[in-house]
Amino acid sequence: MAEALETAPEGQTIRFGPLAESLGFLLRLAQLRSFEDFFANLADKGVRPGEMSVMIVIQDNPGIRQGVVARALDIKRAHMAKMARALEDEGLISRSVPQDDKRAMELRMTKAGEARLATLRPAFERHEASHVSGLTTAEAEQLRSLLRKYLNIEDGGRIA
Amino acid sequence: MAEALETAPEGQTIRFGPLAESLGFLLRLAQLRSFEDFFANLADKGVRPGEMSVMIVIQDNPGIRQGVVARALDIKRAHMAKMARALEDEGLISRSVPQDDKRAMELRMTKAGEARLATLRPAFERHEASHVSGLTTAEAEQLRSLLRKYLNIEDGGRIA
DNA sequence: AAGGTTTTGTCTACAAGGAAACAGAATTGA
DNA sequence: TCAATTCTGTTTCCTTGTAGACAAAACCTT
Repeated sequence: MAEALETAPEGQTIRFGPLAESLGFLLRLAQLRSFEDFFANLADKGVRPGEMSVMIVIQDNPGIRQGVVARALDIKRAHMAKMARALEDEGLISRSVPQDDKRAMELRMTKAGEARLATLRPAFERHEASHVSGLTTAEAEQLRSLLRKYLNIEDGGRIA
Repeated sequence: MAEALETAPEGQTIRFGPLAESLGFLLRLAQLRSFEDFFANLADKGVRPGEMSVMIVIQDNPGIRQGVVARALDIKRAHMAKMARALEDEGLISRSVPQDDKRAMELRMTKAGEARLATLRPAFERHEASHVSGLTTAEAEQLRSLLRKYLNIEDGGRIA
């Protein structure tokens, strides 16, 4: 099997030109690289990044409404509806209609969901540690901090 | 019309929990935010981020092969084939088979393509400037630099 | 009250991107 | 030389996410 990790064979270099200065472009590439690592570490667990993040948010905000999760994670409501139903069908979350607003859907983790999340946690931690291996610890934290500032997320982990 | 920019109404905060420390999560959110700004600034121009980046790479690497572009930009070959043909149909790029490898496809910008890119450039610059407005100039450059390091892209704009 | 507006979740298309298989060309190895 | 393997682009099918319209509920605003 040949070495397949080279973006270009031999010493060939590619000029990115203005792209190398484009934050959007760098973000897209970085996000793809990160997700690649995510799948490498926990694809066999049958979970995808979106589901993982939704479950985490529900766990940390019991009874949160479906649309609020969607807005927080930048998931379209239509897509959120499918995901929520799927997670419910898997028995990982429960959905209930609050009395004070019969349109809404309140989400909570089930026992099975909590257990599932606990199972995934180690692989998730491993992933988080592994894909920043090219950066020093300080650089990684600085990168996260700058992204939080860019996104207007307070360092405490809330949104303003 | 009501103010619709709030992620959560009133002072309600959302706990992101471990997500706020997850680089992959932050990258996804940042990428979405960035693309949103891209579309806000140049959607009416009828161009999408992927096409833009492909055209820029072709312009800066005339005669580059299709698959090399795909690998550099992390676009799947199947998708690249569609994009390349679409750009060719629009008359923005030309595709030619080199004599030394009849499988390959060499890509070059056409005059029309160059002109198109020149037209887009101002809006693109505006976008690049606008969506980092929450950061200082130094912070923005630091963020780009850290992302380049994460991606293993040399600051000169080439890939190692 | 009561009519109009907004919000919430959902449904039905649809578009974008990915996986897998393919054909032809190039390369390798006996 | 010639068969087996690898590479390149393409096609087809499928999954994922998006846009837009919808119904019901809540909220205004007279």
